[in-house]
Amino acid sequence: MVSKEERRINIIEAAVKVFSKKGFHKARMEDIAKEAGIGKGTIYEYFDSKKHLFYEMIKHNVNLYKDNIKVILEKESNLEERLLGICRYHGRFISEHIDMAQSIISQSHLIDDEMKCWLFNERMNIFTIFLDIFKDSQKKGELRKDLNIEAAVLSLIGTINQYYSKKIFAEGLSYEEIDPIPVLDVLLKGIE
Amino acid sequence: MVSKEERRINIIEAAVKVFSKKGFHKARMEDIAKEAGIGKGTIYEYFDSKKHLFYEMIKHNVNLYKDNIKVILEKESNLEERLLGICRYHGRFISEHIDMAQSIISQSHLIDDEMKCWLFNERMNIFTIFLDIFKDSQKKGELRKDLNIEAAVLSLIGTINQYYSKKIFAEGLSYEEIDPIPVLDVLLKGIE
Amino acid sequence: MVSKEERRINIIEAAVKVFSKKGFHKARMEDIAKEAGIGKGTIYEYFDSKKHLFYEMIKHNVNLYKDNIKVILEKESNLEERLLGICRYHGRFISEHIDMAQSIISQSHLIDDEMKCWLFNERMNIFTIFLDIFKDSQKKGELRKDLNIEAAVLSLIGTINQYYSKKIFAEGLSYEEIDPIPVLDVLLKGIE
Amino acid sequence: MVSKEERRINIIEAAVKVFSKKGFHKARMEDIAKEAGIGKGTIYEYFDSKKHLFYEMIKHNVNLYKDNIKVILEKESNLEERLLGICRYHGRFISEHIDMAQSIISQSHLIDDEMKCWLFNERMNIFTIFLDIFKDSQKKGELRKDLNIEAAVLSLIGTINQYYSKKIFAEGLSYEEIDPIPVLDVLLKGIE
DNA sequence: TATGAATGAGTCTTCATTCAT
DNA sequence: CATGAATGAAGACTCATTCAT
Repeated sequence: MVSKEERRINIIEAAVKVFSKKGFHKARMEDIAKEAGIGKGTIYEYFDSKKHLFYEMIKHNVNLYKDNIKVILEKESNLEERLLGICRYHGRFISEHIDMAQSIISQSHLIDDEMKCWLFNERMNIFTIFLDIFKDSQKKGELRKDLNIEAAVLSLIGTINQYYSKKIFAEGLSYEEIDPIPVLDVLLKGIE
Repeated sequence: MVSKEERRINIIEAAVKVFSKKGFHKARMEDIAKEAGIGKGTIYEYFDSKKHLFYEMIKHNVNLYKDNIKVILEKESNLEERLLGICRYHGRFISEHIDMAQSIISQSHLIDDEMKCWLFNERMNIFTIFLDIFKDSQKKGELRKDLNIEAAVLSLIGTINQYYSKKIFAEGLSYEEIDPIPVLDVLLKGIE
Repeated sequence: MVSKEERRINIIEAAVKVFSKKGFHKARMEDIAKEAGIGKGTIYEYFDSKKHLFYEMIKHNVNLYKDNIKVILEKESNLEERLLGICRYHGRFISEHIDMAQSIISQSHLIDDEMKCWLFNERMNIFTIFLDIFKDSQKKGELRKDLNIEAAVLSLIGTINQYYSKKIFAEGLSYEEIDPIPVLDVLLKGIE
Repeated sequence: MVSKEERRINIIEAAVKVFSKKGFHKARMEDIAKEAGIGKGTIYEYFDSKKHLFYEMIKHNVNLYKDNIKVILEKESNLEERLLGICRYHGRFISEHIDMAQSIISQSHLIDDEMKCWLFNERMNIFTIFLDIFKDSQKKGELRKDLNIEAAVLSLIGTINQYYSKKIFAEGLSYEEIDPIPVLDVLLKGIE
């Protein structure tokens, strides 16, 4: 016996696996059902369509990401510690949800206007969380006064993405094996 | 009358437009044919399949990107000028070929092992071009001695991607309107 | 608490509403259950399948129709009064059970051979009731001696159907508002 | 080699056969394709959907019916001859297109509002053609002055429907074997 | 060489029916 | 008895690809 909500999560988790492995179009509803250990039709008791399942999966994971980032930021007050935590979690998130991450990071043709709007707002939301942290740090003198905060946040996200992607997908490392120090070093001190 | 090669380029350019607008799966061969102003069947005189057309299109654009980056690097010898040129061209490339760029940057489920291998090599190739530039600059003293060159290159690519994506897609700017200075500032001086 | 038989009738009445509104194929068992205020599975305690429910519903209504026609015919002995009663009741029946009426009047692809046979017999039965009335009236001199009784009965049924259908569906009248006199006039006197 | 238009008619004729034999819902697109001697997908080159094919089929046949009725009415100027012609053609039409006829005569849940409107207008159109004939005849003195023309037309249509339906479906006659005289007799002289 | 009509494999989705609670 | 969550068979529809002209 599983509750309605458990079954929902159960399906979303199967969807994450199958969409991540095959991509939206190659993923068959039957595959997702099999992965969840249920019948094809059951998915439709919980989600209106393949597209809606995809949306709900993204929402679920974006919320997961946000919640975890918040926890990390609350645990630490020191900037370097915070960046370290973000690096590690973001890296782990990329390695586990690369397609999800792509959906968050990039535009998609699957996504209708309502969803696009929601995603846009969420990205802005995450962006703003980082922005606020950087503003605080700037006030506290942890960051130089003439720093363009916006560019800094975007550099943070972009650098982590590239660095962890390369280590995970090109070099085959697992996210625990990746040393975040070079990322922090470049970010903090620049290249000059 | 057009030559074989002109027609090929003609089809690839149509494919760029349609794949960029609709994504691989939503793009129909008929759409591409119409965009190229030819009949559906004609595409198959030049490309074996939709997938092959997609591959050839990526190759075409990756080569274009590489050629242009090389020209920029040859034109300038000063690091900051080079970074400025890369910023501008990369930004323009993103704005014109966002889906292409995603295909180059990210993994894709459409892509078979041979293609994956080719793409991987190309990415490494581009990565190496940047790496060599940074090594030279480090020797010349334009970069600090203790800099992790690899992290620096990945930060460069990641930061440009994020910054230009945000400006273009979230703020609706055209790539000419985007000021590359904040990107360079963060990259060169870091955030501290 | 309701008895087995009350629940059965309750379901049939819900079925009438839903089948009438949506047609056999568009009507969902869940809709019927909801209309009856019970659970989906409960219907299967009373009827073997959707098709059987449909059959039982038709039987119920055909019997209703026959019973009411008999009552009308017993109440009146004068031909014109009887025709008037038939007009009114048949018109009301059409307006309330148009899809039912169509099922009785026309062939249907839903209907298997046993049901077809039963329906055929019922139609013949109703036809015979009218036929007997007309024969009696012919004997009593209420109808001309050279009248083809069969054609007369079919004309009666066909004329009422057309006339009431037009008034109800094309002109939007309710069956009480429809004047049966023109129908009787044409039937009795012909057009010449 | 067949022209676009020939293929269209070809498909509609196959659709008439299959829809008539199986009804809308039981008819599979594959059946219709097979009947037309073509592939499933080809139908979609000519019709947007199953529903649209159904609509186009109805339109085709309604137009056929109207054209033939007009030819019959133009050929004869005498009322009885005209009624005879209508009887025979309408009977033949019923025997060949019973489901079509039902679609014209009855309401249907398949039919959307635009189509309903079109069908309604066509029915009114056919009704008006008959009405005009009767008005002319009334002027010429072929019909009694106090006749309700509307009721007369509806009686004509209804009586033919019932009579030919019974002869064809209950008694298994072919439409050529059916004697139209009893229908005309009842219609012209009434039952009294 | 270029075409586009024809094809049919592949998949989402619906919903009657079952059965464990 | 009553329920409704789970099921999976069935069918409409899409579109890459072929091939006769």
